[in-house]
Amino acid sequence: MNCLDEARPLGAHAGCSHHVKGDDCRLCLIRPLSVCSALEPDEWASLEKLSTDIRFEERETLVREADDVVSLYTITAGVVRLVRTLHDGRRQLTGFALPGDFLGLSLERTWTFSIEAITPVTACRFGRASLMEYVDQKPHFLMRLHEMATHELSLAQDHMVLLGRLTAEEKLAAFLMEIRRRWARIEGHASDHIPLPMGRQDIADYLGLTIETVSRTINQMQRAHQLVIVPDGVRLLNIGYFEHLCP
Amino acid sequence: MNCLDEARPLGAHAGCSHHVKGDDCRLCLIRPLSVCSALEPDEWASLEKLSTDIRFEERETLVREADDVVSLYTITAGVVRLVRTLHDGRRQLTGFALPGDFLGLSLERTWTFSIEAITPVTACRFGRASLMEYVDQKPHFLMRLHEMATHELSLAQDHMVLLGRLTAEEKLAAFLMEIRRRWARIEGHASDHIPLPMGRQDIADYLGLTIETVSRTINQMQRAHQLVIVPDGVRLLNIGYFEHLCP
DNA sequence: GGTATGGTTTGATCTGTATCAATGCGAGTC
DNA sequence: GACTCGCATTGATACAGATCAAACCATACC
Repeated sequence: MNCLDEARPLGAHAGCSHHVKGDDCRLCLIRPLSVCSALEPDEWASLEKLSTDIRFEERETLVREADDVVSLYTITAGVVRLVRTLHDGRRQLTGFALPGDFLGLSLERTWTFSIEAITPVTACRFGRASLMEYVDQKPHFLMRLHEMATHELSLAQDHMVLLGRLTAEEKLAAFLMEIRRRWARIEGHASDHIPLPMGRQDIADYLGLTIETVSRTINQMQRAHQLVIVPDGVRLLNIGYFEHLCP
Repeated sequence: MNCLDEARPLGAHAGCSHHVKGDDCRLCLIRPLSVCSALEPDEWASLEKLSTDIRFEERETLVREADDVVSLYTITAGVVRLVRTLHDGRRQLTGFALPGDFLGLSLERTWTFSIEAITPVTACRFGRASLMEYVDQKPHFLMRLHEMATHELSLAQDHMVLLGRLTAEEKLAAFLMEIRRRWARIEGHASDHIPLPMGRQDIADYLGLTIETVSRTINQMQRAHQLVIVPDGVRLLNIGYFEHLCP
């Protein structure tokens, strides 16, 4: 294999196979999952001219909260976290972006969150100005962006319910089922093996918990034989248990 | 005054003056705050043909979660709550909509939350199909919808931080400052008098707290001379205190 | 092999908020 | 004026999850 092995999110998972080779959209395996799915084959070429491949190392910051939006990104391999930080250091992750996810939906002037690479990441980068021009010419592309934005909004509301009303155990179950569903979409099939490239602290900051509570809850689930902790994530033993906890 | 006095959100507040009189967009005082601000005067007439005024009583349900989207609404007077309910009855409010707010940004097939009138409400109602057609013809209108949706998304992220990382006292302070800011935009000037047409339970369900904690926290603030509880809301005595608590 | 290093787990204890249970209080209504 | 009815407030107590502290365990590096 001559693709960027290090940029794979995890183990045998997506990433390598989805890497956009040599900026050629025709070879892009995450295209059907991405914003580009709104376009016709003859339009890929025009969009391709606006984009370049870019790579970020683990822990690298793609953009900082309040930065001017210069570029927008589609993640093609790896995982990033979207972070809001309070003055006193408290953090809330508003999401994780996986291969196929588009960052910069808002078309606004400045970023409202930081984006940080959890694993090595490859992305397809668009200049803001040129993409804005493209949007002006292709109303159906704008419609696709709008659909994606309102879908995000609906997911954000789901997450508000999680943060405001679920218990620690329910939060963890909902989180694992969410990540499972998202990997399934990328891989084309669901698996009980859930890779978790993010650390416990990231999970805690996503779920509004502390790292200790996340660790304790996952280990409780293991002791109750609902899952097994494996080096790169978890393996679910009893999907019914997790489904039952997702209200 | 011959306008719908009962439909005013509260006391001397907006609502009456913003009522859309006889379906005439030219007389609509909330237009500059609403989705219509994206349009030119000669376009108001074309949009007006798609819309009718409609009125809802206090406690009436405008739409139910999972209902098909038949109509979209701009609130012209009164206040509604956006509600997600879990199977076991736990509730999370994802927001309040005030005069000028548009409901149905997503253009999706079904609603992802219920909408319930907290006060008597008047709204400008659009048929989904006809508005979709309108959107197809006016890309700049779609752009305005998209901007509004991504702004909502940013506010949703703010609320995630609140739900996940703030204390009860900080949540209440942030809530009061949010409502203050939104009334200020509607009224054209900020006031220390914050009308709160929603009950304590609604505030609790918006902030991820219980009604008792909301009550206790507000009364603590009163005992600390930071605000006074008045019949229809609160009056802030020390804005600095509240600003300081908003991280 | 030894030993830093960064993250994870585990234990003991504390506390902010929930829960349970009255009580209070204003607006309607008879 | 008395009596609901639907909130809101207040008090006593419980507990989920936070906090503080230590041990554990890979991995990387000398």
